[in-house]
Amino acid sequence: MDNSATRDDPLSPAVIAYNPQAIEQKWQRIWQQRGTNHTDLQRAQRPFYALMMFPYPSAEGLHVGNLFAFTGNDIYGRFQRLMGHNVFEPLGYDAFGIHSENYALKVGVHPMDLIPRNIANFQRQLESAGLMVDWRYRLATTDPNYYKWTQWLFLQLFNQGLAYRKQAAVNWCPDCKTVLANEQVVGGLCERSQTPVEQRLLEQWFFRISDYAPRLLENLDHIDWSETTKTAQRNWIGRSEGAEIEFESRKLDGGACEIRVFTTRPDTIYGATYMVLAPEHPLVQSLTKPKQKKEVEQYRERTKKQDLVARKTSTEKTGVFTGSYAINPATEKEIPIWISDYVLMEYGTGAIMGVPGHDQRDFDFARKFELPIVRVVCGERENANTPLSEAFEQCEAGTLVNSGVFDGYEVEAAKKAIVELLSKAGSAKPVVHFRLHDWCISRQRYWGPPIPIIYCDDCGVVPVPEKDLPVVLPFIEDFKPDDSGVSPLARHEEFYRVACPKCGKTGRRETDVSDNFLDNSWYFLRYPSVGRDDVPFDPVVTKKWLPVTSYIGGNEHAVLHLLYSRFITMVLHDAGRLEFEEPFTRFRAHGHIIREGAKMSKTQGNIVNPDEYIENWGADAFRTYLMFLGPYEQGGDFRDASISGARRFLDRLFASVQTMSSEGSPDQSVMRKLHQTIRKLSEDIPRLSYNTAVAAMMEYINVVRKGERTPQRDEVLPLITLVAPFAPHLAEELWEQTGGTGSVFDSAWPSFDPNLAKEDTIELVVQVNGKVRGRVHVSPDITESAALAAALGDPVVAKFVGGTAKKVIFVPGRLLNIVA
RNA sequence: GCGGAAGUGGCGGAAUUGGUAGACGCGCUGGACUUAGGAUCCAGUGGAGCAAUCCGUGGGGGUUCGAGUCCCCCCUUUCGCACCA
Repeated sequence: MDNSATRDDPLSPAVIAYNPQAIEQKWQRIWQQRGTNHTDLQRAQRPFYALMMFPYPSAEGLHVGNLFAFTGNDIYGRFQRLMGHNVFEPLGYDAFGIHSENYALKVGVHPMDLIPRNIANFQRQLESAGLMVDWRYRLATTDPNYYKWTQWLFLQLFNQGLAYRKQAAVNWCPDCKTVLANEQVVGGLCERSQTPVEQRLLEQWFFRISDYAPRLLENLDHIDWSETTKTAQRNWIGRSEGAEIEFESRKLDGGACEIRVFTTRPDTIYGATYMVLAPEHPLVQSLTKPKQKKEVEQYRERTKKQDLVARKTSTEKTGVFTGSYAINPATEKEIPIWISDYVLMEYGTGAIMGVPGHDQRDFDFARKFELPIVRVVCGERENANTPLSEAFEQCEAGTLVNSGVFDGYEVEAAKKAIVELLSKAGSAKPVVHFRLHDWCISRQRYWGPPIPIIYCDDCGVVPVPEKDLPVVLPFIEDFKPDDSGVSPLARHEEFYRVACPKCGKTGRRETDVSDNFLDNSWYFLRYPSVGRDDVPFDPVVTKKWLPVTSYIGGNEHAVLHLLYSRFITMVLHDAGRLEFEEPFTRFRAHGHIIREGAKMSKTQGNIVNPDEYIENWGADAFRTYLMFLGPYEQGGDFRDASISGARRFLDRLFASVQTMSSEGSPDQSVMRKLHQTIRKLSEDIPRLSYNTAVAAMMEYINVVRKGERTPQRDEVLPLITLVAPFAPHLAEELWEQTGGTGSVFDSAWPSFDPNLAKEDTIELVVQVNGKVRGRVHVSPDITESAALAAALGDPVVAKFVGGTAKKVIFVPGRLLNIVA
């Protein structure tokens, strides 16, 4: 892709060819020598923290999707720098986790060898992309200097009572004899061996994120985030307002007991014809009659073994009767108590009232087991006896029927009235439930930070003292999980045998490692303090630089990473360690790149390796193309054939600078277009509308060169700064060639003059009955009557109007519509 | 099933509050320069029609002087979550 056209043709307008490879190498070297990308964190006057989600350093190397994401952030950061901010744009590596570990297992290389190799490769690729990253603050989550503080973070939660242990199910592959992550379970089968996956109960560490659910939800109203991301978080947190209602029952031993159910539809209680408990509900044993015992036991065994995924994908209802009954507090009738796996122990109270008339799942269950179905709500078209062929779930304009004293109540009023009545009897109370579960951070794996806990026979659970951190992850050859069901570290006595910090007797270290999401839940706090070994984050520098001014990343992290980061920030805020409780002031989700209509995947062989494109077209052209191929927040379609357009644009810009004249004076209409372009970019870049920003620059360069005219210096120079965020190397080169001093990024974004941008004549569209019939060139300030006169002067317009106009709609500066 | 996003030329995509549909780019057609062109430059390029003109933003209704944009119904694609009571 050399510009051989201009090679040795003296008549060619461009005498010197644009050689991106040479220019890019030159400026990357200069940037490094001069520290152009360094941010003085201490002295900065107008701090602007432009954060991008850091990559997982895969063995395949940098993905074009990574580069798309980073370039978008880089443009934003560089623009903010030109706007006078001190921009800090750090980048690092999220290098722990199952992803790396699985890959290491697959290729038979130890992660401790593999990861540094991958990081080196990423580093090379990222540097070639021309990002404005201050590499002095690079971090890797696998660095003991980093995960020391990840462990410290765990201890903070532990000390605040926000970390606790409980039994929880994990996916277990009986063939591979190992714990599987959810991503490794596909359709209920082990991804590798295709064996049905089972559940196993293990003691695991949890964080009480559910305590923070109300706050995590409420704060969403006050942060400037992509709406799509906020919606995803709201759904994930899943607030439901409803009531807990007690149903009386009798245990086998004759003792009374209350079963609490959660419902969002207390208005339908008269239609509750049965009750269902989760199979693992603690009351099941004491409620099961001897006759049903065998069947119940078998059912419980079966659902226990069944893996989580298969259980969730099947909609066919199963269940067994316990033999016991409960009293519906509204109807005072006995209703049978069943158990079924469609009721989840983790949500609500683990028990429901079955209202088959108004819940489709209950309806399916009642149909299958021939339980009575009663209508208690009807809409405008139904009455109390309208038969139900499916559950009637509609609430709006719903009226209660078959509901005793509540007949005729509207649904919403009935909800309130029924809960009120029952609560007087002490058998109901309004409650809010969240679907957000506590965060399980234990991993029975090797490639993560060991959880800093020691178990002592005498002292119990003892946190590792802060001075003993980090608990270093040892190098072990046999890092593969095995049939013991515990972490590989549990096979290494030299690791887990340790003196109890309290009493000194022999204790045993926790051998699980922590979740990868814990590593990346706080990395943005660390960047400005990289290099500080005495604190996780320095209070002074943190106060200055955080919360993050702008965060850009993929929406696949909308619920996990972004929610956990918010949670951790709140915890640290509550502990008095941070002044703010929301980590990211502004967040924007970028889109994803597909290739020629298809998702990029290794199996399809359509993965784009940025290296060859950067080599062929130059990083600047590649960056510009990536930003041009579609709206940044939506992603787009990567097509090889289209890169040439971006490159041609840069070629023309380069050529314009080589051939521009400083003798003549700039053309007024070109200068008008220039100011319109400045305005367009100043508006487009902050809202990440990069594709239209590039289009505007292309349009401008076409105007500058229209009909082979010689560009004037004043027409071209501002474009160098405008293009700088997109094509930083080329901009620096042209800046230098045209006599600029220092870096173009230490200059100022061109200012836009509204007077210069204003057109002196506009094309006014003339419509007759809403259809375009003509155009007149008039002053932008023309009055309605003058515009009408001008319009009627057009014979075509006059012809369509015929007689006189009935009505005229005039939109100043835009159009005139004559209704005839 | 629930939730999100999206359907516009041959293709990627523009159209910020309802106001010229198709900016910009790719591709394509013709031309210039050239030993050559897969370089560069110029002109053209939604469809139909000689033309006047008509038709055109997934489909069907509606509101409006005017709808890609707003409202109702439907279809398709795609990404999350999936028995959350």
